[in-house]
Amino acid sequence: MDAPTLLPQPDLDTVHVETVLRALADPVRLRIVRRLTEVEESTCTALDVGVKVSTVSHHMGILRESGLVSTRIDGTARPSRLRGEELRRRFPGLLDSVVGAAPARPAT
Amino acid sequence: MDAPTLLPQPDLDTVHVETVLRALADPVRLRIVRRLTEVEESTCTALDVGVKVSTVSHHMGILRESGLVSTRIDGTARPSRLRGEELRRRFPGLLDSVVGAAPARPAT
DNA sequence: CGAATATTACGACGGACATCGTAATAGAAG
DNA sequence: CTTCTATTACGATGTCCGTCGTAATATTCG
Repeated sequence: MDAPTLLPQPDLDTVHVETVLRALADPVRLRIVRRLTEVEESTCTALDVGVKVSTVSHHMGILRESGLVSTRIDGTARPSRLRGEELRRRFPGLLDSVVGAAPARPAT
Repeated sequence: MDAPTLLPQPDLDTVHVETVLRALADPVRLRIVRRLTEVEESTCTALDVGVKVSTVSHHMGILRESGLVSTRIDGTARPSRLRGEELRRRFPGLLDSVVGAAPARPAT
């Protein structure tokens, strides 16, 4: 009964595009994803995304269930990282186009 | 004062990625977008996406405001088409990766 | 063991939104 | 002009979801 070292996460082949899009559509979650392209791994408390830690945990759960991040169990900490390789194989071009999208020019 | 031949639509440079993702995240809207990659142009009534016409119109309005489709005024009809070229310039790789995404394998 | 810390579960609250039916508007057709 | 058709505006409704505070759980440390 070796304890799992990873939190349960879906097989990317079973994940719908809509699910991934929905996960990426939230500003906070997109900021988390972008952050994870820079730091490679981070815990909820370490991320500074402007919302309470319980909210960050909530979003991280959604990102995990949507197949975007993988969360490792390390004592009381749960460092997460992007599932970059797998995502690029399942949805070629999606992640990079979203993360690398040019910022919007101020409207009106 | 020549009447505008196009319904008002945003400059794509002012559109945020989150907005586009949110627009694409809805199943009905994604079906509309996919349909518009096949027929090039269509009205709300012509589209058969499984919801009432008033709902289709609602979704089409969101797609327009999000910068995804362009709607032309043709009598009482309002045929819409994908802003493919502009979208590919604004968000390289996004549209094609979403539209061309492989379907999800039945989970569990 | 007891204290401190990281994370999540839970409950609540407010706002956003998908859906529909109906009415209003506008052009086309007779 | 009258009728028909296409589209949208509007109002209503139920659901989903982002946010937070607090409590519970688990692990590390002294």
